[in-house]
Amino acid sequence: MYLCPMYSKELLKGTLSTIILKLLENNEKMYGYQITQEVKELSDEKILIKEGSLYPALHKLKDDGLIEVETVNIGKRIRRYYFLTKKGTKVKDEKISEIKSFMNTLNKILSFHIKIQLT
Amino acid sequence: MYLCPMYSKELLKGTLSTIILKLLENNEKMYGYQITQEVKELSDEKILIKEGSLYPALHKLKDDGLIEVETVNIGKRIRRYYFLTKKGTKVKDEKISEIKSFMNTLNKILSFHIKIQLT
DNA sequence: AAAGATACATAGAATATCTATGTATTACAA
DNA sequence: TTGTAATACATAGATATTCTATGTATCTTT
Repeated sequence: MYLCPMYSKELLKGTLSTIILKLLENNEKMYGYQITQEVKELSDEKILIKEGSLYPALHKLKDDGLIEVETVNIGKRIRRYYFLTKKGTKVKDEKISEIKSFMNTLNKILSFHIKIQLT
Repeated sequence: MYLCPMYSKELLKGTLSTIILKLLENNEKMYGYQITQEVKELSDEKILIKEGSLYPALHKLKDDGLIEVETVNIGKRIRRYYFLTKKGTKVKDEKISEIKSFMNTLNKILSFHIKIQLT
């Protein structure tokens, strides 16, 4: 599994945990593998989250009290469902606002033109 | 000087060098301090680039052949003007496209709602 | 005379993600 | 039935970028 065949690796930094929190808002509870597939589909295959990125991120969100976990046995295989805590819901909203504001600012800078037409 | 009083530190990652390249497109040649002030103004004080971030970034862009430098003496103080190389111009356009595409994808994910109304 | 702004620079810390690897089950096709 | 791909978890160590902190020095303004 590869990350971001289209996007530089650094771009996702600072946004991965927010993406995870957002998906949990929409889906109420999800397990790790499901999250990778959902992001893959929503991003049109442009964001491919690797296990080495996802699981540490999930564990950190858990440690920070933003999500809770529920372990379920599916046959002989385990599955860990994650869902938002109250704190997680709050932080999610804040992080989304922050990213959107940042994107607006960035878009403004990257679209800025000084093109003086001398006629 | 502080970075991003409003934005988490990780958000800027992967975008700083593109911001610098973009400013050089608009201004043709700029020196370091000038870049920090321009970004500050364009971002409405929301992105404050620190020297410890800026100068290493400039040196790396130089090493990668994306910008060239011209040293000028202003009184007894030196000033280093940077400007885009041909390669830098190309890479700048690619990076801007990449970021904008990423922002579109991210915006889609972060705005996605499943809200089924049962009437 | 002092403080703040201008202007460069670098060493080392912090942090998030990636690469690579590991284990194991289930489904499917040859 | 055998092998491959997909499912599903996990972690150790590498990588890369930015930050913190510090340093030097000039110029401007109070």
